[in-house]
Formats: sequence, C-alpha cells, structure tokens
Amino acid sequence: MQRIYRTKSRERMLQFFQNHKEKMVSASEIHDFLQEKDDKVNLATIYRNLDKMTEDGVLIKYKDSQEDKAVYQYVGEDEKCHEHLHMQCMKCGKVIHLECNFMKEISEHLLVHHRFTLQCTKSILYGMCGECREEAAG
Amino acid sequence: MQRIYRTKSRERMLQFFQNHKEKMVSASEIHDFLQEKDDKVNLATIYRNLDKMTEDGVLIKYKDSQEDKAVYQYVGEDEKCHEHLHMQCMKCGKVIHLECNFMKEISEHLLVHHRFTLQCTKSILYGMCGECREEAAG
DNA sequence: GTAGATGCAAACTTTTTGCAGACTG
DNA sequence: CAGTCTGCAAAAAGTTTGCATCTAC
Repeated sequence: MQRIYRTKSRERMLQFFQNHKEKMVSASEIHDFLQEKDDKVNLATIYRNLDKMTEDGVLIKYKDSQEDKAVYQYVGEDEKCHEHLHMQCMKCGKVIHLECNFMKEISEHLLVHHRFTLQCTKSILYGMCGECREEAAG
Repeated sequence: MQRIYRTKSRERMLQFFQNHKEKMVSASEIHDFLQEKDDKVNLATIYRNLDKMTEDGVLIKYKDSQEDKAVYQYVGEDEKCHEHLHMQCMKCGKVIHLECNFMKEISEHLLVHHRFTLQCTKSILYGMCGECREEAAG
C-alpha cells in the first residue's frame, strides 16, 4: 500500500490550491508561484504531486481546449464536485459550478434520450461569464 | 485575402474526414492513414492543413482530456454542428450529437440562471455510450 | 531503517517554424 | 508569374523518467 508523506512541497502546493479555488492552474503557473528564493519546488516534483493529488481525487485535471497544457482544479474533499459540471469562462478563466437541480435533468436527459452516461469530472463547458460578456458588449 | 489552393494533400485529408464523420481523429492518425507508398503526406503539412480547415469551420478542434494530443472532428458545411454539444464515449470514441430540443433548454438555463454564454464548438461532454455500457455491465 | 519524495538532467511527445523548392491558378 | 503549399530538419513547449540523494515516519 502506497503511503503518502507530509512534505514541504506538497504542503505548499495544497496551500496554493486552497487559496485559488476559483481558478484552474497549470503546472508551470504553480511552479512560477512557488519561487521563493531558498524554497523552490522543482517542476518534475510538481508534476508528480499533481498526478498523485489527481488520483486521490483532491484535484480534477483538464486539458484546456485552447492551450496545450493541462490545468488542475482544486475540489478537496468535496465530493459534490464530482457530481456536477463545471463551466469555464474563456476570457477570465473563472470556474462556475453547475450546482443546481438542472444538473440532474441534464444527466437524465442524456441517459434516457441518448443512452449516454455523463462523467462530470472529465467534461467542461466553455463559454463566457456574465461579467466578461457585459465588458465585451461595452 | 488568403486564397486556398486545391492540392493533393488537402483533397486526401478531406476525403479521409468525410469517410470518418463519426470519429475524432488526431494528426498522427491521419498521418498513419495517408501512407500509401509514393503518396505520403508530411506531418507538418497535415498540421498546417488541420489549422486552416479549423479556421474555415470545416473541422472542430478539441483537446482530448485523456490524451495529450488534439483531435479533430469533421463538420463540413454543416452549420448545425456549431449550435449543439457533442458527447464522446471515452471507451469507443464515438461521437454523439446532442441535436434535439433539449439543447435549447441547456443554453437558456446556463444563460438565465448562471449568466453563462455557452460556446458549443469548444465544449465536449465525456462519458460512456449505451453499447459500451451494456458491454461493460456484462 | 525503509518506503517514499526530491532535484537534476536527459528523454519523449506533440506541435510549430524556417527555408528552399514545387505547385496552383 | 505571384502567391501558396510542401517536405525536411530543427526547434519549441509540455510532460515524463532514471538515478542518486535526501526526508518522513
């Protein structure tokens, strides 16, 4: 059985994620952020920890449809996040949780009418949030 | 204005896509397929043509959330495909078009209740199709 | 003490780019 | 002929891996 040690790198990464719950971040963004002079965390280490946290269900991993790097979202112990879809604004990057009764309707419709079993943690809806839309409209 | 020439590479790529409308294919898959002895198409050429076809709206480009390569789906002149979501089976890779009245409900709910303007061609729902599900259940 | 974690450098994969030559209209 | 397209090789960019060393428990 694989034990998990409580290390400085992992603590700092977790702390970063908990302070940025509304964002999806990439490995290099975390790397850039964790660059205090005598406390740098190696990029390979970051990738290894991201993988483990994703396996543990603490993070959700997505491939950004625009960019070519993977991004990670913190969901912590919160099991709910595995049962609803997430929307991301393509302009500001903000994540919106589709956490309402309509979520159930979507799942059911897909299953009943299209025989499709939706897997929420793999899917992400892209578009534009209200604020960015107003801003764009001027 | 950028003119588009009718070349052998592009013809062969288009032909491949039209014969595989139900699939999402990657650059290397097309490359492997177009390997007739004296008629190979260079991978760089394939990437350049994929980019152009995507700009023209003939293809839709996605990043597979599982793999690390981009995949492309043929939609041709069919404008409808830009107005509904697509579901992909994570097991067999088949693409299902969410082409029904419920699509409108989804868009409206996201806009009205979450102020989110959905962009269908960027989004994709992952899960499992009916056949694969039955097969998995045994 | 031992399993697990880290840093470093090198390897790997996918995608992009520069350039010279070939093709399309 | 001019503007595009192509192949080739080299370069990016993101991610993974091998190995020696270090750390947590």
